[in-house]
Amino acid sequence: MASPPPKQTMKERILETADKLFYMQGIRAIGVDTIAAKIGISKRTLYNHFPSKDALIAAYLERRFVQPRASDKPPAEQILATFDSLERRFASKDFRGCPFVNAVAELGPEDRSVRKIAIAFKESRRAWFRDLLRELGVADAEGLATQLVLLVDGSIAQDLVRDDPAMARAARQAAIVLLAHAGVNIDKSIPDKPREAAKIRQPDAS
Amino acid sequence: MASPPPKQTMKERILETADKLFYMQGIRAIGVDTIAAKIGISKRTLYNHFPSKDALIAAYLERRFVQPRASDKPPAEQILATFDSLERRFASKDFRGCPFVNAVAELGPEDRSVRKIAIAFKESRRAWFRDLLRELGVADAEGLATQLVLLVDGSIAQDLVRDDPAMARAARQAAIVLLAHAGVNIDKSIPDKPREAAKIRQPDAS
DNA sequence: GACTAGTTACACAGGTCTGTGTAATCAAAA
DNA sequence: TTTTGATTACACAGACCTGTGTAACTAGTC
Repeated sequence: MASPPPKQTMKERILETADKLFYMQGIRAIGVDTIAAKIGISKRTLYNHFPSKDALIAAYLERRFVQPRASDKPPAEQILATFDSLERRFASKDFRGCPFVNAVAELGPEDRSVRKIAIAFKESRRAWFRDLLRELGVADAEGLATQLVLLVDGSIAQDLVRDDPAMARAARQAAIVLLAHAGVNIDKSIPDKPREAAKIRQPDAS
Repeated sequence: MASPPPKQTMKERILETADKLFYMQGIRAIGVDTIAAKIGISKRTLYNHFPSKDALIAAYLERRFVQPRASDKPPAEQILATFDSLERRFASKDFRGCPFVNAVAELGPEDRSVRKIAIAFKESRRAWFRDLLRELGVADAEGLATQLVLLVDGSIAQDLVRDDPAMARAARQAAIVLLAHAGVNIDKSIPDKPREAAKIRQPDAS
C-alpha cells in the first residue's frame, strides 16, 4: 500500500488521495480518517498539513481548477474537440460529473468559498470558448460561448445520471448547428464523423 | 408552528416537510430528527410511516416526479415556454437545481434506487420534447429532443452555481436556433422578446 | 365504559464524524 | 552527539446520526 518512491511532498500525497476519494464517493461521504488510512499516515499528520476538512476541500477544488492549455489548432477544431474529449471521459468508469457542480450540489450554494471557486471555474471555461469564437469573428461571441457551456454542462449532468457517452455526441451536433448559424465555417477536414445518428441508450429496464 | 388545519394525512405532512428540507439543504445534511422537529411530531411517528430514511428519500423523489400536464397550446410554444418557466424558477430564491441530479451527485450513482428514478425522470422529459417535435414533423425528433434536454440541464447546472436567470434565456435562444435548423417555423406570434442580448452576470467580485 | 389505533416522551444502543492532546519514535541536520 | 522537526499511535471529547424499545397518553369507535 505504501508507495515505495514517495518523491512527492506529503501535502501532495494527501491532496491526490483526497481528490480520488472526494470525487469518486462524495465530499460528505468521505471522512478524514478514511483519507489518512488510504495513504497509510496518521490523522494527526493530515491535520498538520491542513487545518480543517474545509481547508482540504478548498484545496481539492483549487487543484481541480486547471486552465485549458493553449493550442495551435484552429479554433473551431478546438471547440469541437472539447466534445470529443467529453465523450472519451464519459466512457471512462472514473468519470462522475463535474466536481464543482457536485460540490455545490452537495455542500449547498450557501457555502461561499466552494461556490466562489465553482463560479470561477465555470466562467473560465466560458471565457475560453468566447476567446476562440472571437478569433473566428463571431459577432455575439459572449452569447454563443454561454450557449456552448450550457451544452457542456448539460451533457455532463445527463451523463452523470444516464452514464451515456452519446450525450457528448448530441452536444457536439448541437454545437455544430449553433456554430454554423453564427457563420462559422466548419472545416470539412474535421470529419463530422458520420457515426450512427446519436442513438441514445434506453433507460435500464433492470 | 403547528398548522391549525392539518387536513392532510400525516404521511403527506411528513413528505412535504422532508421535501422542503431535503431539497433546500441536501439529503445528507438533514437528519430525521430535524424533519420530525420541524413538523412538531416525534421521531417515532415518522418511523411509523416510513421504515427508514432511505424509504423517505425514495418517496421524496417519487413525489417530485410529476409528469408535465398536457396542453392545447401549439407544440413550438410549449417547448419554448419550458425555458420561460425555467427563467422564472431561476429567479426564485427557492430554486436549488434539479433534485434528481442533486440526489445522484450527493448519494452517488452507485445508489441504484435513486439513480433509477433520476433516469426515469430525465427520460420522461426527453420523451415529452420528442413527442412535441414529432407533432411538428421534425425528422430526427429523438436527436433534437436530446439536444433540448441538454440545454435544460445545462442551464440548471449553470444557474445552480451562478444563480443567474440569464442562463435560461441563453438556453432559449439556442433552442430557437436548433428548432429553426430542424425546419420548425417559430410562430411570429411568439415574441422573441427582443430583450437586451442575454447579458450574463459577471462573477461576484466579493 | 371499553377497546383500538395512533401518537408522544424519552432513553438508549451503536455507529459515524471532526478535531485535539500527549508522549513516544525516527531521521536528518548541526 | 545533540537538537530539531515531522511523524506515529492512541485515546478522547463532543457532536451528530439512524433506528429501536417502552410505557403512557389521547382520540375516536363500538
